[in-house]
Amino acid sequence: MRLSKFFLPTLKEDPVDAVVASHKLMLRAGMIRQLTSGVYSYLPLGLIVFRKIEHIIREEMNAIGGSEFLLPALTPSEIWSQTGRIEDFGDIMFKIKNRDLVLAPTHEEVFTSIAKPNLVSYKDLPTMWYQIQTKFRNEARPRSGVLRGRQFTMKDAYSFDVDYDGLDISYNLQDKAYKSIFTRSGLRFFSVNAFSGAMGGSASEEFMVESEAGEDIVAITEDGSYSSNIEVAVSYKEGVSRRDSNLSYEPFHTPNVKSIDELAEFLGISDKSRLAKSRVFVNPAKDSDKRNEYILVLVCGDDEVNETKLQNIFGQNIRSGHPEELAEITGADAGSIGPIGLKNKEVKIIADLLLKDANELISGANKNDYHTKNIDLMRDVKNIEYYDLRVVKDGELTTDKKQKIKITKAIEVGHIFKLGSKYAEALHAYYLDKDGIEHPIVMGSYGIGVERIAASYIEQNHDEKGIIWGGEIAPFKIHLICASVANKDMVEATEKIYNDLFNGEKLEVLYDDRYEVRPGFKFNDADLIGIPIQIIIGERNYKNGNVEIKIRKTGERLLIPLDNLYNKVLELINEY
RNA sequence: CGGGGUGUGGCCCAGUUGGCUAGGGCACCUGAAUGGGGUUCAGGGGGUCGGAAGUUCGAGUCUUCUCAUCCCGACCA
Repeated sequence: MRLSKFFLPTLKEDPVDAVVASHKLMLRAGMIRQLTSGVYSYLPLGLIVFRKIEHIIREEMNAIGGSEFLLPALTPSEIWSQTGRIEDFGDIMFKIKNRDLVLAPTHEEVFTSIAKPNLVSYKDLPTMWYQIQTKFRNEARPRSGVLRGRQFTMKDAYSFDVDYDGLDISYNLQDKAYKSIFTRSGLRFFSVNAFSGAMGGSASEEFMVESEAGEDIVAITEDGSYSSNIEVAVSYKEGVSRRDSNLSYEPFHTPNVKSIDELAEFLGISDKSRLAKSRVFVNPAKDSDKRNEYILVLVCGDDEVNETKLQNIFGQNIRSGHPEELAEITGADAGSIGPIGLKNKEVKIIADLLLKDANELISGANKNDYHTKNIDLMRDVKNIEYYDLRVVKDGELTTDKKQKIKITKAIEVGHIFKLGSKYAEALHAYYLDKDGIEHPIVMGSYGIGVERIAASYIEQNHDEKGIIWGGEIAPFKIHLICASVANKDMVEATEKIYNDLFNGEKLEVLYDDRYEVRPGFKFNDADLIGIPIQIIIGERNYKNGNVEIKIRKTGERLLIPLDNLYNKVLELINEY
């Protein structure tokens, strides 16, 4: 490709609106332009990269027996009502004003509606369907360029099986394909256990790329033996011991003590594990004639309540109580709440496993500016239940005590999960088994963010000069530069190399044939857009029969005799 | 949705207590020189200062409203 004919608007300065490296570089390298918040135009260079990623995905999906579809983004509201997801999604869904249609944020409903009249016998199953298609989500806050947009490209796949054993097989095929896709895309990635409660599925795995630009928090170990989304992560930690005493609990005055830290300071102690932190949650009543369920959650003073774990226990609608509710339920404001002396006697009390049967605890007295000491959960709190409720912290050990856990940020590039029969039942997609008995189809759903792969790659592969492409997703393999345009012989020599040696497009050559652009400008553009191999033709070396090759990744410069150029380039292309 | 920031040629920005024809750098056009790490000189084009209303003799600057956009948080099947 001749640069003189290729639209590549590079920017010298960082656009002020971009914060993360991949966003800045995609803008500066002329890959994308923002149209409006969360919506991007894909320019030629960006499109080449996205297409290459799609090509890899397509190959890997086809390799596991996937059939490619292309479904519409415009969908009737009705099918979303049937599964109840028009309410579940709420504002996330873009709704068409002058027609009863919505822009699809995902495609379980549409795929299931195709499955319903067509997958009617056990003989039609299993099958795997996928598409690579534009998704629309009205994100409340788009951010970080294409990492979280309102319009983006997603590969979404769906498996249809007769039962859960079949689903396991389909799921494992996708898992394997995902690993190939991310490896071929050049990502350093890992997969984590993820939250799947709301979908009613039995398993869920997210594919993550460690990055400061990420929005997810994960717990991982150095050796990769454990990795989990913080939402569901568990660790080993010694529980709070039971002391051999039987002191009665009693309230005491703690003026202006609102937080655990203040309480520790007030008491002059550093170990906060016996200062039981209390938080009140509300599980809203499903029917208006029933009452809300109130839950008091106790964790150690130096721990935080993991709200996702709470959701797994009580359902997705659980929320923390409002200040007015707290006063009404407990009799005190946040900071003075505890398990003893609650105003509302029907509050369900649960505690983290670390507090199981612990005594000599201090917690709020449900009276402002008072706390209660010597609380014995076994003796004083009837019907208490224990669950794993805490957020795992950096530096803790895995449950087998063998590895240290690191808490880090990551970008989610893919998510696979076992759906089960939720959609099949809602849309009545049933098949008949050998005995003529009807069963709902068992489904799995598998997503990959195409642009997120590109952005994640750039997050992991860039330097102060620009992007460092490599492997299969590099937009071009070779960047050919004539550094001495004033010398006609050099221009001719470069043309000859482009046309004859590399046969034009065959080897994916980007040829900077711009006549009026000075060499320094070309070199900087080359480093910015980051094609792996730069070939520089200039008087200095050419008169000795040599051309220069610069490896973008290492910065290494090689002088290669012209007659050996082709072979050397082939060799380097395989390496970088 | 809550909090904070920013809107001035294509891009990055300056613009004093309200005051004359709104500036600079980059980019762009013309000419000349230059030609291996974002050249130099000369000339030139391009701006309803996000929008609306208001205060004032006078508004880029002050007030109110509004729109857009970015960041933090909440949210994210």
